[in-house]
Amino acid sequence: MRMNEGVEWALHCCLNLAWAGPEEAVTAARLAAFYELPTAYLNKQLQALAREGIVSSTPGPRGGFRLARLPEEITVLDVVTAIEGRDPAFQCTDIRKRTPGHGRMLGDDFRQPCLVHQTMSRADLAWRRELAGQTLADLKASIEAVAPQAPDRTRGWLLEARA
Amino acid sequence: MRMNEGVEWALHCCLNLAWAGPEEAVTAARLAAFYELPTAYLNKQLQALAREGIVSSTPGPRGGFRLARLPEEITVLDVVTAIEGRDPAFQCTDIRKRTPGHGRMLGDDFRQPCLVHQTMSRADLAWRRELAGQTLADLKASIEAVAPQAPDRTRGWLLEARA
DNA sequence: GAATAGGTACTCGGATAATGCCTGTCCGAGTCTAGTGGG
DNA sequence: CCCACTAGACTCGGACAGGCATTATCCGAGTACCTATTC
Repeated sequence: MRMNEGVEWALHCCLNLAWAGPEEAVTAARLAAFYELPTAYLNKQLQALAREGIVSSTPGPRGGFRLARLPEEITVLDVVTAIEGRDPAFQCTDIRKRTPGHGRMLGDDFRQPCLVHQTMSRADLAWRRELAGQTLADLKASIEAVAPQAPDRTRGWLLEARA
Repeated sequence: MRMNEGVEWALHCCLNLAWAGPEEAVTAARLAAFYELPTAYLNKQLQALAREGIVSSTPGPRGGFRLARLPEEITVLDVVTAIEGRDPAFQCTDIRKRTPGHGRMLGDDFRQPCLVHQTMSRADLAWRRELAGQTLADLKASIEAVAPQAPDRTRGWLLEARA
């Protein structure tokens, strides 16, 4: 079980977009150059964020991406699910129903949900709750506490190519 | 991010082994037949459980697998990590260190751990804590509460081929 | 009749292919800008 | 001098290959059991 690498990229890029501010759009190429990432592939991840309404994209010259909402309104879970999709990691195939020969021997009526499935779902829920409890603004503030120059310098570097 | 299918198999098989009892070993073929699973591949998963000391294997005639410990001493997390491995889902590649040109512009000293990484780790920890909080005995008891015949009938079916 | 040696069948165990998803790349549609020509 | 048109360049967007992990499979090593032979 390995999470997509794009999740890490997306989180860092969202932070950078937050620092860049909503006035100017930042191109995928510029964001990619910041971390030496493959441009086209990062663009793909940004498109996923756009589909989920986390960032907004504008085409053409002086186009690019910017945050579609305030950092306070974007949770880390939002970003993760935008990249990873909504499906939970554990997918119950209900193998208890595939009992040949002995049929429903177990006396288990299948209206009840699978208890293994329930256990895994609880864990998944705890994971999501933790991620949903932290917004981009929280993360941003934590970083600014240890690196006060980060906002200005990042914004400066991202927009320095602009007129 | 999709979890290995083998996790579901392993959990159900561990439950079945718990019902079979530690006296008689159950072969991989018999366990696979119970749910119509591919025998050889299930065997692979059982080997992973054996390596982690969750089940013990005995070769030869009348051989097979049995639980190596009491169900109270086996957590759901043990089974999951045996199949999935110990690595957390999110692997931080520390892309903040790959900032060409602008160097360590951010003023972030890299002795501090990456805060994105920390957030994801907290979520992973919450997930693990939830899974570690439930033992095979708990799960077994929950199922027996809704399906009282399950223990006897499962044990009977698994061992009926024996002398 | 009992014990032992050999053979046989059965089981796990690790090494070996096939499949599907993630990673990475490319080119086309749309849009804004800037330059140019005419009124 | 001002406006409109046109050409160009830039950006996102989705469609198209490559690599690696997961899925699936096979055959060999080892073990217990059963049988036959001998004392």
